[in-house]
Amino acid sequence: MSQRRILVTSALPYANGHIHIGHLVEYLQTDIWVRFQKLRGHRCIYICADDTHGTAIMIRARQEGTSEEDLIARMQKAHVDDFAGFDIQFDNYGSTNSPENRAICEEIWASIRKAGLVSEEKVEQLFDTEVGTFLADRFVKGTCPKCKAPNQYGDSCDKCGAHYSPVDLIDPKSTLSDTTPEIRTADHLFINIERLHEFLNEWTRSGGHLQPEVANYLAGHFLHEPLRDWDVSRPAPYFGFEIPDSPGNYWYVWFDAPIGYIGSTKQWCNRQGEDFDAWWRSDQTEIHHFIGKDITYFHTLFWPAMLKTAGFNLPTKVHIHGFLTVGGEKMSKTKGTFVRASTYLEHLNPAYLRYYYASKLTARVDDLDLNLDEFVTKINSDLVGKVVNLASRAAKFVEKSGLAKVYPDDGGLFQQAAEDGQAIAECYEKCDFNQAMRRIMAAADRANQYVDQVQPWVLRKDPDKAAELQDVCTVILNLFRQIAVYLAPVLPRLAEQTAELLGKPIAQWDEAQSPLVGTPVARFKHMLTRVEPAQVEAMVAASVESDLPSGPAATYNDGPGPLEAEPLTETCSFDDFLKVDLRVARIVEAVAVPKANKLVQLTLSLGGDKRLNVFAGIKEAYQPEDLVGRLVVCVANLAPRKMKFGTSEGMVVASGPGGKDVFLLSPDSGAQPGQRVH
RNA sequence: GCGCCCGUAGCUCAAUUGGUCAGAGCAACGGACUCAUAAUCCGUGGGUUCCAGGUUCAAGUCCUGGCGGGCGUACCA
Repeated sequence: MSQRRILVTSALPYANGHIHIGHLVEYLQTDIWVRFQKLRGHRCIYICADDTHGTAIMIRARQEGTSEEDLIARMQKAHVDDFAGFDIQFDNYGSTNSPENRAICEEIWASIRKAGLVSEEKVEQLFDTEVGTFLADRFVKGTCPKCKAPNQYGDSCDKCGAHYSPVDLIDPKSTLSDTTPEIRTADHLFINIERLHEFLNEWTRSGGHLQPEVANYLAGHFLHEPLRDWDVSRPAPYFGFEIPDSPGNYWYVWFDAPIGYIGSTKQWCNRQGEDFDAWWRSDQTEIHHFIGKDITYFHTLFWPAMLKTAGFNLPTKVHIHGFLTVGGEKMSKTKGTFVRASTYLEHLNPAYLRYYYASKLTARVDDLDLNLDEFVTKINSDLVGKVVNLASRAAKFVEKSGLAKVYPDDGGLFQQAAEDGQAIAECYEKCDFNQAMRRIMAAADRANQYVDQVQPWVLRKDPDKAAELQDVCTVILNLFRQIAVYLAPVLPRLAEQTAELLGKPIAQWDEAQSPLVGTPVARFKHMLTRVEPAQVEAMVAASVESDLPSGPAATYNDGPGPLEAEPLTETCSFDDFLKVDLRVARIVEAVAVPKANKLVQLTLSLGGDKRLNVFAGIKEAYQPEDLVGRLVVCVANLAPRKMKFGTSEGMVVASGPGGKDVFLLSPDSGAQPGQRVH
């Protein structure tokens, strides 16, 4: 078997959100495939990065009162930690906001320019003057020009289904500021991808680059008519890379995101002293992308077109998977099935999910269902009951004697499993992990049948049969080890535990071809605990995000007193409300003002270096030392007021009549200083 | 309403892509065993492949129409 050179990527997670169990379908699928290739002895690297650019990042950074750079650095750390927790092992995890990526973007852009594929056209877009930004379609709401339904998004109406431009909306409002945006015209740059139509026809249908259903989809939906020009620029302000030959314009996030695969590779090459061209400009290197079906056309039309034009390697294969459903339904925050990676890890072992997904993944684009009851039974019955149990059934009988010197007759079981390694490898190779797991479990079934036949627990009772006992346990542990080898891409920790038990590392797929003999056996330790349904329930409960109060309202008997004491005031407009800039703040210092009856002097932090000096009338209700460190909500844009003891630069929000009855408002955990309260 | 996807045993999925394939795992039920994390082994039941037409020597597999579900708005794989 000649050594292949393989570069593998997963889609770059967007820096706007945390990793959840839906993302993990892809990263686990990819990680398993990469580990398999490495185990087979191929030269394989796994490249990924955070996708960091775009309007959404810019807006969120503003909302949090932080810089884009801080925001994406924080999210990258969170992403990296989540992936590590699931044993997802990247060779490099970069960022699209890196100098390497900028350089490659410029290089590819120059090639596209040189090929004469870029044109400039005027585009009318809505502009929010309050926030000072152009508005993507989903940031505009208004009345449908066709059916007059109110509150519709900028691209289409969900009442009548009409499609339109956001500039056609009646009474459009920016969802960011609720102000009326104005129409502004800007020059955008377009790539004339139609010029590569013939190439794409050929590429999508040949060479097994795409799954057949994907090739058909593209042919039927895009390639049957002329391809529309692709708008790849956005006018300032935009968080991204400015286009060198078009000042004031930035590359659209979907231009530089896939280039991030190359940029991240470049980073790895620089660090490792590797030859970059050997990875991205060599017909000896395979490029494999793993993506979800939602971003199919970016990776199967635009991306190959860019690579082709710039002279980089084309993808050898784009592996496309479906979405995750939980219990047959889309993930839901209110039902607690929208589970973050970090939440999962607080309750369950990552090996469970790695195996469960492996047992469900096929080479097709079908959605994958996580059935939580099945999750429990599958882990317990396959992994604990069948696989790990094998070691548990035999190891302690040979703790003292070790494995037999010569591999005994096992009726051909080892040989059968060794031969099956070829078929299992083929299943891994074509991403039919489901089939691979079935075959491996069949081997585990055969091994368990063998244990029942030879009955080591009977042999143990007869001292004359010690050699026979050692023989059958040698067989059982070797059959177990074969399974651990085959499962190593899915369960790397099990492979390590097996290595520890039998004193021989599992570094090669071929370790399953010859039995281990004459080696000592370590004291057996449990390798995997059973899943309790209660653990799963706890994870789901911890994931529930209810925006509605739970339980029937009738069970609460709150009296009318407070409302009567202070009746509701007249209605205020949303604009009026927006004038008040409420922020999450952390009390970093609190000192009782000696000469005042009620006042405590607080130093509030809004994150970074931003501090506010605030006098609050809460002396009778709180001890200053109890206040330090806690989060509160403050009015951050209140006009400063000179008081006897100094200037107060804001106000801490609290309820209650005063005196000893003052109750500071606290944000829920997770809130960060500087975040605006909306 | 429109568009796309899907509909095989209680559950999750197979069926070499029109040719003995109606199958597996889990669950259920009966029995065996007790080494093992109440794990394991043997056996049994269970489907008019959503419905109705059509094409064909032959249809879960292709076509048409119905019925049912999902997605299309998001945190987006």
